Amino acid sequence: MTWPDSALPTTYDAAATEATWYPTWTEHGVFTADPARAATREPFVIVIPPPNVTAVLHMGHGLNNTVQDVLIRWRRMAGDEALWVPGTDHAGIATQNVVEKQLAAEGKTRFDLGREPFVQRVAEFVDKTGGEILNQLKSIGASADWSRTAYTFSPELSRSVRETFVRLHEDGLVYKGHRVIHWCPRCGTSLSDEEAEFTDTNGKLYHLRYALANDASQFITVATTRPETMLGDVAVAVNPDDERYQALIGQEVILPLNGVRIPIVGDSYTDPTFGSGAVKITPAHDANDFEVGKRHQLAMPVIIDAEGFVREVEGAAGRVPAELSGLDRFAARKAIVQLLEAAGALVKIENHAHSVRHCYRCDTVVEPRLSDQWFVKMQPLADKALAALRTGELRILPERWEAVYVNWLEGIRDWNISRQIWWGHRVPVWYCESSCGETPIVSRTDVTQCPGCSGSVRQDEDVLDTWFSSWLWPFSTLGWPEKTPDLKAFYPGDVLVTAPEILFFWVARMVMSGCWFLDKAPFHTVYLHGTVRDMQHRKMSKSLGNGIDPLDVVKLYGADALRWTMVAGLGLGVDIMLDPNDLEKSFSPGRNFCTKLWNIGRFLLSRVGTDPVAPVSSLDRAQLAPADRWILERLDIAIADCDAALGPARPSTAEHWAELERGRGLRLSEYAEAARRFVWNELADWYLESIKPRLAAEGTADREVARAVLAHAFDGALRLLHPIVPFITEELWQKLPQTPQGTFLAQAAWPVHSGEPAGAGAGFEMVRESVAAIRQVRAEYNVNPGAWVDAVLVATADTQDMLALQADTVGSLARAKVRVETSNPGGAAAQVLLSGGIELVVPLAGMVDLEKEKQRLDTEIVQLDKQLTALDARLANEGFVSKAKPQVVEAERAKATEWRTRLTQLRDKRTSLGA
RNA sequence: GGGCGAAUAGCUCAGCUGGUUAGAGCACCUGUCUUACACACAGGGGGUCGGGGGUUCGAAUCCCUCUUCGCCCA
Repeated sequence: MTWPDSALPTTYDAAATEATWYPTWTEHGVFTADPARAATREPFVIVIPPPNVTAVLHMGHGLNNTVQDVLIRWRRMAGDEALWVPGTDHAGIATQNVVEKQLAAEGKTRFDLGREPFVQRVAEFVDKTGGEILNQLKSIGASADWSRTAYTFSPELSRSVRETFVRLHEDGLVYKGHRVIHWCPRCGTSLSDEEAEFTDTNGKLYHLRYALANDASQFITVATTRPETMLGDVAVAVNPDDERYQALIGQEVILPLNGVRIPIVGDSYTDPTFGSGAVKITPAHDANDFEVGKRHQLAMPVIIDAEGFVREVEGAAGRVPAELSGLDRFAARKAIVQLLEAAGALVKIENHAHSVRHCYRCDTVVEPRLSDQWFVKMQPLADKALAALRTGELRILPERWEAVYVNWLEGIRDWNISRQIWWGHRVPVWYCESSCGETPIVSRTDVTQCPGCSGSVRQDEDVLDTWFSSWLWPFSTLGWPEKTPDLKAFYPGDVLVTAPEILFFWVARMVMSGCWFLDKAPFHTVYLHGTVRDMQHRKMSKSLGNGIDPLDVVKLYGADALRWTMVAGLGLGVDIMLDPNDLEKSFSPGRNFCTKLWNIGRFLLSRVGTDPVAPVSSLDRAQLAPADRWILERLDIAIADCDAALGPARPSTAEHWAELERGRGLRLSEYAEAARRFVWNELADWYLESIKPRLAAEGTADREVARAVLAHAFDGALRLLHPIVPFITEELWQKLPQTPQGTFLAQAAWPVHSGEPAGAGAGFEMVRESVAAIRQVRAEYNVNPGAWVDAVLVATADTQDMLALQADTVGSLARAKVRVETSNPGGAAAQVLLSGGIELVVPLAGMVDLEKEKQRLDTEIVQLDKQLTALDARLANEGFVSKAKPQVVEAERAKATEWRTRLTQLRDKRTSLGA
C-alpha cells in the first residue's frame, strides 16, 4: 500500500520553528509568573546571573542560561509557579572602560568631559546598545519573565543599594578606613581583594644592602621583588628571635640614593628563612608593611602616585631624587636598580617565581596604595552565611565547593566597596563644606544642606563596587525594600546557577545579604557548572580567539541542537569541551538528535494520522500487545530515571536539606541520557519498528491500539525532552492527534508514572533477544541483508504461548520466517541458547559452516567455564559465605545455578556437532 | 607555600554508600540508500580502571604513597 505524505517537511527547519514559537509563547504569557498563583502552586524561582549590560553572548552565557532554562521549564511543567528573573548588571569598571576607550579614540579622557557629561555619555551608550544580550538569550530559547527585566542601575535597584548602605551603616558595619588597598593605576580606582587576581610570574628577587648609620662599613641586606619602593622605606624589619640580627635592632641604616635614615625594628612578621631574613618596610605601598608600620608608629611616605608614577606624593619630601621623579613605576625599577648597582648597594639578583596581582578588568599590575576607602565589616554577615550552609538551609553542588565556600567565609576580610570611578551608584554620604563640626551625613535621600549649620554640602566622590548592587539581586529585583507581592511570593528563591569563578564575588555575598536583610538565604541550592573549553582544554576567551558564537551555532544547527549538545555533555561540575574549529563535529550530536526526533514525528504523523486516538488509560488491557506493555513500562522507567536525575527540586521536608538528599539531583546529562535512550533506543529502534505491520492493518482494532500507544509514548517523550529542546518538541507536540487545541507543551504537565506493573514488558524482551540473536547469526554468516531466512524458536512449556504470539513480530524485525516448536529439529543449523531455556535454530540451508559453529560454541564454553569456575571458588570460600551479606551470597548462588545449566546445554550442543 | 579535584576504551565522560561478565556517546572496522531517518540502520573490535603498597572473603570503588594534570586561595 502507499502511505499518505507526511504532514511534515522532510527536514526540520529550526529557524522557522524558533521564529514561530518564541513569540507565540511570550504573547500568551507562558513565561510570566503571577504572585497571586503562588498561593496555590509552589513557587520556583531562579534569578539570572546578570550579564554585563554591554556584554555580547558567548558560550559561557549559552551554557549558563541553558541550564537555567532547563530547570525553569522542568518546574513550570511540573506545576510550579516558575519565575526566572532576567536582567543586566551596569558593570561599573567594565562599562566605564568601554566608553573610556571610545573617548581615547577621539583623543579625549573622561576628565576632559567632566563627571556629569561623562556619566551622561555612558548612560546614553547603555541605553542605545546595552541589554542586547537579553535579546540574544531569547534566540537560544530562554524562558525568562521579561516583564520583570531588571537592571542594577535602575532607579528601583538604586534605591535598594542606598537602603543597604544606610542600613549597614546604622548597623555599624560600614566604615571609612585608611589603609593600603589594591589600586589599579590604569582604571584609576581601588579594587576589592577578589578583584585583584593572582598571576604566577617569573620575577626577580633583588638583594639590596643598606649601610649602618653609625658604621658605614657594615651593611644589612634586604631582599625585595619591588626595588622601586625603597625610596619609601621607613624601616628594616628583622625577626626578634633571629640571632643574626638581634644586636642591630634599634640601630639605624641609611637608604641609598636618597640618604634617609631609617631604623631597624624587630617584628615577628619577618620570616627569617626568606631571603636574607631582613625585609624593607614600605608602609604606603604594601599591605603587610602597612601593618608593621602601624605597630611601630612609623611614617608612611607615599612615593608612587595614582597613575603609577614615582614622585613625592605625600609625606615624602626629599625622598625621590630629581632624576627619578616622574618615571613610570616599571621604568623607575630599572633606573633604581642601575643606580643601586652603581652605588654598590646591589648585592645580587635572583630569579624568583611569585604571584603578582592584576586588575581583573584590565589586567594591569595592581599597585598597593594607602588611601581612604569605605569598607563593610564582613564578619557578622559571614557568620550568618556559614550558618545557612551548616544548617542545611543552603547546599552547593558539586558538594566539594562547600569546603571552598566555608574556607573563604571563615577567613573573611572586610570588603572595600568604594571605587574611584564615575559609573556607578554614588556613595550616599555628604560632608558639610563649612567646618560646623557635623560628621559625615549618611542618608537615604539626597542631602542639599547641612543639618548642622544649613550650609552647603558636597557628596562623597566615590561610587560603590558593582558587586555592592549585584549582591542584592535576589531581592532587589523583587522590589525590596518595599514589601511587594513579588517579594512575598518569590523570596527566597530556589536555585542559583553559575560558574565557580564568582562564588566569592557574588554567590557568597548574596547569601550574606539575604541572610542579613531578609533572614533567609536567597536560594536553597547553588549549582556550579563547569567551564566551556576548547579541545586543548583552554578556556574560551576573546583574547585567545578560541570562542564559539552561540548565535552561529543557532544559525547553522538550531537552538535545540546547541542546547542538546551542551546539556548532554554536562556532567555535574564537569567542564565542557567544544571545538571552535569544527562546529560540525561539536554540535552534530544535537543536530542528529533533533533530526531523529523529527523523523519519528514524520513517521508517526504519516502512519497514525490526525484522526483522534484513544487515551491509553481507556484501552482494554487485554488488547495490549506485549510490545505495547513493554513500551509503556519503558516510559514509566524513563520518567522515573529523569525524575531521579533532576530532583528533588527543593528540600522535601521543612526548609532544610536532609543529609540523604543533600547531594542529589541536577544531573542534567543523566536526565538527557535517560530521555534519549527512551525515545531513540526504545521507542524508535524497537517499538516503532515492531508495530509497523499493525499500523498497516487498516480498520482493525489492533491498529487503533498501536496508534494510541505510539501517540501516547511519543507524547511522553516530548514532555520529557521539552526542557532541553523546547522548540522542536513544541512543534511536534502541536501536531499530535491528541493534543488539545490552544495549549502549549511549554505549559503541559510533566509526565507521571502510568501505573504499568513492573515486568509488564517481559514478553517483548523475548522478542528483542530473539531478534538480536537472529541478526547476529545473519551477520556472522554474511546473509544478504535483503534475504529472508528460516528460524525456529524451541520453546519451553512456560514460554510456548508467548513465543507463538510473537513469532511474526520476531520475523518481521529479523527478516526471518519464524516457527515455534517444542523440540529441536536438529540438522545443520546455527544454534544459539537464549535465556529462559529457549533455543534458537537457524537452518541456513547449505550455508552452515560446522567448523564455525563449533568454534563459536567452544569460545562461549571456555569463557563461561572460566567465569563459573571463579564463581564456584568464591562460593566455596568460607570467608565469603560467612561474611558477605546473605542477599549477595544468595544472588551468587542463583547465578551459579543458571550458568551451570547453560554450560551443560552448551556442552550437549557441542557434543552433538561431533569432534 | 596551603587547600581541593582529576587520572577508567583513540576522545569526552558514567560507574553514588566495596560484590556488574567494567558501561555510554563520539571515533574506528564490516555490511546496508530495508518507502521516518545514511544527520540513519544492523553487526563488530577495543580497557591488566595512572604506578606501588595496604585494608578486606572480595577493591575501578576504602586507606597510604608516588607521578602527572587542573582549579582555588595566600
